[in-house]
Parts: sequence; C-alpha cells; structure tokens
Amino acid sequence: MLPSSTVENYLKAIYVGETHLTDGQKLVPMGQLAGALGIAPGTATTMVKALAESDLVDYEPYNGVRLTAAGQKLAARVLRRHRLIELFLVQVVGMKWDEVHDDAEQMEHVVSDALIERIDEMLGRPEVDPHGDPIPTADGQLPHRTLETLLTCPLHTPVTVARVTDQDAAFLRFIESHNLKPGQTIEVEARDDVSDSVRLKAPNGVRMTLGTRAASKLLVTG
Amino acid sequence: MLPSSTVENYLKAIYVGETHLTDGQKLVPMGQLAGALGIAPGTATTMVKALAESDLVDYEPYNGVRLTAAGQKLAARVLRRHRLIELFLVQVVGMKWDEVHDDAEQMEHVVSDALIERIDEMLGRPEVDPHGDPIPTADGQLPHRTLETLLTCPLHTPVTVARVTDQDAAFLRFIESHNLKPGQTIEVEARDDVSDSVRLKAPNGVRMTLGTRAASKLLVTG
DNA sequence: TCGTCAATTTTGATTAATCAAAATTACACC
DNA sequence: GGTGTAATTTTGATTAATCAAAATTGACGA
Repeated sequence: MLPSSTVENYLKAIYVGETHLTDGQKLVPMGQLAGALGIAPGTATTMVKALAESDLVDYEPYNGVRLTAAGQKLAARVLRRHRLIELFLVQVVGMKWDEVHDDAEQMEHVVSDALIERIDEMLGRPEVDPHGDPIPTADGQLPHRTLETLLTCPLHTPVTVARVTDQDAAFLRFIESHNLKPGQTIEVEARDDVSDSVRLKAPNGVRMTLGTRAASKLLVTG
Repeated sequence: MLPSSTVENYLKAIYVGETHLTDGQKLVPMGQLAGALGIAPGTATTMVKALAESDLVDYEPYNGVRLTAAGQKLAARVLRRHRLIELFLVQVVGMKWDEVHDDAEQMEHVVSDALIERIDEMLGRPEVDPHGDPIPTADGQLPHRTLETLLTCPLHTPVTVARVTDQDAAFLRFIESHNLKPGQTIEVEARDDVSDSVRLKAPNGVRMTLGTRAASKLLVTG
C-alpha cells in the first residue's frame, strides 16, 4: 500500500508542524494541521484517524497528532525529495529560487528513487537546499544546526545568512534583491521593540530596516 | 477547469490511438482505448462521454471516439511535455533511455510551463526525443516525417535508424546493446516470410536476425 | 460549580475514478 | 432474414478525498 500524494502531504505537514511546536508540546493540534493543508478541520480529523489506523501517526482525540517512527520515516523521505528537487531546479536547470517551490511540491510525490539518487549524486550529496533548509539524509535523519534569527544574534558582529524560512515568492525576491541570500555576510546594528524593527548592514554596506516578522525569518550563524 | 492527470491520459491515448488507425478509419474503438489505458471497457465509455460533454472529443456510441481541436491541443501539449522530459532526463540528468519512461509519464502532468520552457531551451528546441519520437511544437503541431520500417525499406542499402517505437525497457536495452539506437546506420540483407524474420547488418558489421514483430518497431530513413 | 466558547468531531453529501457483471447492440455468416 | 458472437454500454457498488453544518467536548473564568 504505497502512500498517496495526499497521505504524503499530511505526513509532511505533521512533520514540519512538530518542529514548530513551542516548548514542551508534543502533539500537533488538528486546527493547525488543517490550516497548513488548507482543508476543513473535519477532513483532517477523518484522515488522521485513517493514518492512525495505518500506524503512521499517534492520534489523541481533542489533543492532536504525532508521527510514529514509520510516519517520520515517510515524511523525511518526502521532505528530502522536495529539497533535493528544489536545489536541482535552481542549480542544474537554472530556475530562480522563488519559482521552484510549486514544481518541487508536485514532483516530490511522483519521481522515481532512481531519479532522486541521480539528482543527489549530481549535486554532490548536498546538505541544504537553496533556502538553507537542511536536507534529510537517505535514512531519514534531519541534520540539525542551531541557528539564531536576526532577533537574537549578537549586535555589531558580522554573521552569515544560513537560512530563509519562508517560501513566499515575493519575500524571496525581496531577499535576493537586497543581497540577503544564504551565504551573504551581514551585521545587525540595532533593534527596536517600539518600532518593531531591526536595522542591519547588508553585504554591500547598504543599511536597511526590516520588521521583526521578516527579521525572524532570516537565520544566521556567527 | 484544468484537466486531471486522468483526463490528460485519456486524451493522450486517443491521440496516439488515432495515429495508429489503419487506412480510412477515423475513430478509435473503445476497446482499444480501454486496452491502452489498462482499464475496464465500461470505465472508458463513462469517461469518454464526460470528455464529449466537455467538447474534448467527438463520441459515436458503438463506433468510437476522436479528438476535437481542443482535445488535440491538450493531447499534443501532454505529449510534448512527455518527450521533452524524456530527452531531458537522458541528456541532462544522465539517466538511461530505458528507464526514463515512467518518470516522464508522471512528470508530464505536474510540472510547470516555466520548467518545460527551461528544459526546451536547455535542449536547444529539439525535434525528437531519445527514441526518435517527434516532439509536438509549443503550438500543438506534430512534425511528421515519413519513415520506413525494416520490413519495407530497400534491401542491401545503408539506412539510418530514426525511431524506435516501443517503450519496453527490455526491448530498449536490447536495441542499445546491439548498436541499433537512432542515428546508427544499418543495412537489411534479407527478409523471409516463412521464418518470420529479417536479417541485417549492424553498424559494427555484425550480422543479426530479428523477428518481424521486432523489426517493425525500427523505423529508418534512406 | 457552572456556563460559555472555541476547538474538535460527527454527520450526511458530493465528486472523480474505478470495477464486475448484466444487458444491449451491431454485424457478419449461413 | 434469423442468429450468434464479440464489442460496447448500463447498472450497481466501491474507494479516496473532500465540504458544510450540526453536535460535542473540554477548559477557563466567574
């Protein structure tokens, strides 16, 4: 019984949902899941019960859902495919990083293992995709680096952009046009809670200001 | 109402079915369609009636089905995608020509126009795929060369393999291992109806014998 | 303790795609 | 012209995925 694209999408959404859980939570709420997938809450309930039946998730009524080991393995596989495909489309095919998400979203469910292996090989077993998101290994491990956001990193200190955690095309174009893509070195000069903003110096020396919402999507390493 | 993968597959099957019609026929029989798609005959009937409702096909009960102009346009688009993707996977990704069919079959329904355009550009607007099958143009024209099979081409005359009309992986591996891929020059030395076979000289000078069934799948130009 | 409200689950329906098996039709042959 | 066969269509069901709206639950504040 190989999983349908729909099942794969549920698992993937739960997987990333788990990584977004604040503090000691271990269950992804149904509402959040339904929201992430853009479906009605009742639909999510029905589907999750079926996933639980297949031992892909643990489901606690009214509390939420969590992946089992089997579910985690499948989810990691899908995420691996997605990120490899994104990198491939940018690196090999020459598409822009803001236009590859939808193609990857579709292709991740349908391409053969042989094609994924070829892509992985062509790209030299990469560890991160064009957005700096880590690529799960073939055996399902998700490498984890601890990164800081522009809201928490040290001031007046050069840091390197490592990851951009937003797939929105307009946001990505903004990042690119201001030279803030992963790999670029920048420096946070000031933060201001009142104006809800962060001021920073871009690689070319240009100063600019971001809202905290946007700033929280840029992850950096010291 | 963009067409589902299923609808695209029906249209594609009717499209290629039409090209296989003998003499003056203009309708693809339901049985043949169902067979090509691997579905029950009743299912084909139901679906074709729906396609007729959407003006993608003309349907004559008990006689068969034919594409309308709109259906033809869609079918050509899918076939174009399929063949461009196959060539891409061979040429750029380095997959073998006998292993790209299934990936192309899936990807043809899901990749963006932007990706197809990039692929077409990378490949230099190619006219044929790795099997020598012509690639429909972006506006839906299917370039047609008149080719002969090994059953009809002149004897004792060098001819160039132009097309292999069978997607079966084992057959393709056979063709490759005997140096009979498109572009190779060969010569038919004899045909024999009784033994149902064709004898030919491969590029390396090696003599070999094919059954007429296999020989009919090799198309050549003088 | 109790009521309220938001989140969740249930219920009842719908759509697309499919099958098996029964009914029908076309046609060719005697 | 009748008849049998093969192709085709109909019929009745099934599965996966979905929605809207009604019912339920659980937690929190009064």
